[in-house]
Amino acid sequence: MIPPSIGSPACLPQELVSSPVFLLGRLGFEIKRRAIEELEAAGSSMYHYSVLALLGEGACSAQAAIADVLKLDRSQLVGLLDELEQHGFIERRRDPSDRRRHTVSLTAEGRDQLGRLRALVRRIEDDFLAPLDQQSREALYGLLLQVARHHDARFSRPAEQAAAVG
Amino acid sequence: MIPPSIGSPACLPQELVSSPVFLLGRLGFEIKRRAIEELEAAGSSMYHYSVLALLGEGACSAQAAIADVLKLDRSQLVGLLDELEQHGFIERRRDPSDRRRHTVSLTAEGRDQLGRLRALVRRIEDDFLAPLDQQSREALYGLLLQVARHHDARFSRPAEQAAAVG
DNA sequence: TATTGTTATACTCTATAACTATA
DNA sequence: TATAGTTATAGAGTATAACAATA
Repeated sequence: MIPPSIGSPACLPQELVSSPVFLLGRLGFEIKRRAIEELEAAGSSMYHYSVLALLGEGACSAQAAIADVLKLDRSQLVGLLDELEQHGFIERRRDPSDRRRHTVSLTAEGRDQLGRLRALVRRIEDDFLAPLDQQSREALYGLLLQVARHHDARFSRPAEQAAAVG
Repeated sequence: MIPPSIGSPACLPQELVSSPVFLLGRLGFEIKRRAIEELEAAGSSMYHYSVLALLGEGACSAQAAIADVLKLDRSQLVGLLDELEQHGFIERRRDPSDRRRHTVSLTAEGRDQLGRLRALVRRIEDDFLAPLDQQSREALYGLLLQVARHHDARFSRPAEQAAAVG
């Protein structure tokens, strides 16, 4: 009783499937969704991971700087740092030279947590890129990085321009 | 007076930059943001474009089917179709064989609008992928499609498996 | 007056749940 | 009773604005 033109179509419109933009948007959304889901199940979040990763490289410490690099709102960062501090992963201390500022630093436990989250994210990544072999993954990464650098200078590595990928 | 360890760091943590997942998430978000922004400035939206593109290929007509393919909520689709109908881009008619259903179809004006939006999206795409030459774009597209197909069967083309990319 | 971190508020999406009319 | 479309409601997430302490 179902006419062929009605009913659930088999696939997405070819016009959208053939668009790199549409594909990129969908995949970006999906990988983000997965990461959020799995990190939340582990009692953490992508935001936590980003902040810990940043502090792990010792790049910056003032809250405003952290917010700028990660493109977060300062007021949003406050809540994140509260949570990380409650778990004992970071410390906030007043900067003696400018008492308005808070110096944020990673604790030993924070470093451990960073290691756990890093492993988890690597696994998520590995699952997501499952259909690609190592060579294809590197090719994909290289192409994405070219595009990212073109739009956002912060993706450029200042010194080690020719370092290995993974 | 600014100590070197404070202040705004030059770039993102290497750990995040070297992660395909992070990169994919960022780029997907950014391209989506641009598309939303530019289509909105043109009085339309990515949702409108998706619906028109789907109808343009004549694949389906019942609202529930449209919602399923585009992964939209049925209640969300109602508002979108309202807008498209107000602009005269689509028509809703009751299906005589099942008066609960609405048969949605593209008008001549809708087809014109689809053409305009298609051109706009192509331009956005072209700008976004500017740093890549044609060969790199095709390589990127191929890799993204492999991943997309692995996670969502609707990205598979039923017949023309070996068709051209762009 | 300007800036840092903070708190409070408003707004936009989206997801869920109820409602109607048909089957 | 179940389903298609619709409407109404609630929640999460995010952006904006006000605030207190310090420069």
